[in-house]
Amino acid sequence: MSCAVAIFDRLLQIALLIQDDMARYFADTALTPARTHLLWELNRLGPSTQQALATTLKVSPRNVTGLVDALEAEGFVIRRSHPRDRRALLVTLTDKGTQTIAEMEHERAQSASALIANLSSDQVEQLRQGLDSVAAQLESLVATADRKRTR
Amino acid sequence: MSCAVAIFDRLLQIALLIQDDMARYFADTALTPARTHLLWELNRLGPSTQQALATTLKVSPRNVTGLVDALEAEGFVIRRSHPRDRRALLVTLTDKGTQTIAEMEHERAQSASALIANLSSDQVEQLRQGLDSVAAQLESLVATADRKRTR
DNA sequence: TATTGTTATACTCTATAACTATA
DNA sequence: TATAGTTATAGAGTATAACAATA
Repeated sequence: MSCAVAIFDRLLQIALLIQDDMARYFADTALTPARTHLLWELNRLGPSTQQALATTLKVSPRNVTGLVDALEAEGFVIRRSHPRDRRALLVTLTDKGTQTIAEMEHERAQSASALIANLSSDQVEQLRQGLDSVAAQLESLVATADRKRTR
Repeated sequence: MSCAVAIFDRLLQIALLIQDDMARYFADTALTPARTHLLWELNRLGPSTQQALATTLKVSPRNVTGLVDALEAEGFVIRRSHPRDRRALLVTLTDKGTQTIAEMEHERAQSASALIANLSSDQVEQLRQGLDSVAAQLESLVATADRKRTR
């Protein structure tokens, strides 16, 4: 097997392991991966319309309705009416939601430092540069495929 | 944001991009990600019982029944009776299944070489070592969490 | 008694299409 | 006419529990 494929497969393996690790962050909450993702992006964006969330998460508006329904029922977010557009709703984190995200950010930081615990700062820098390059190449690969598909 | 968290988030981003890239491999087939995964593992294992597939994919036996139903309906696999255990079935790739996997392996090799196209062979070696270390750390992180959860 | 696979049931995540209220 | 969100419907992926056939 080529070295390139070995790196590709290793990245796949790491992707699965990261998912397993992150599942631990919300294991004790009523959250699921998709709901956690929405909560996370909502924290990053600030109060948002469901349209904006659908665009950010790259899912349908209908899907966002369901996710927000569940998050609202569990008290992580509330829907407020938009001050200037009476069609729209602003989804906003509650205190519980904000606190939950803060705990997850803390756990992510711990996982992240464990990740590189065995590497020298020089190796960490090399790794960061390598990953930057890989991400850039992958982005252009996927963008090219998208263009072909749209034609 | 710490350097460790930057690497963690970069790995997450790469995981998503790899998923997008791989979706392209079976875009023209009747396959979905879960069915493709089963097909891929089946190719790696050779003819297997559904129990073995459930264990490998870390999924319930009931789930495997559904995936194999769909793959059999589309002609990618067939169920054969097990020669020595009349309870069991051996799921086996058809010619169509084997050929589909071969094409996907070809595309993976192309993606993989594009991945590292901008790196020197020295940088590739550094990246490989960094990823090996990260994967090992992640595995022990997840294993520790599993032990705690089981207690 | 244990194991293999299936039927029954249910929940999450996702999509498209039709509809209402508002812009 | 277009946009924000919902109702209606459907399909994929997942799980547990009960059951039949076989080991």
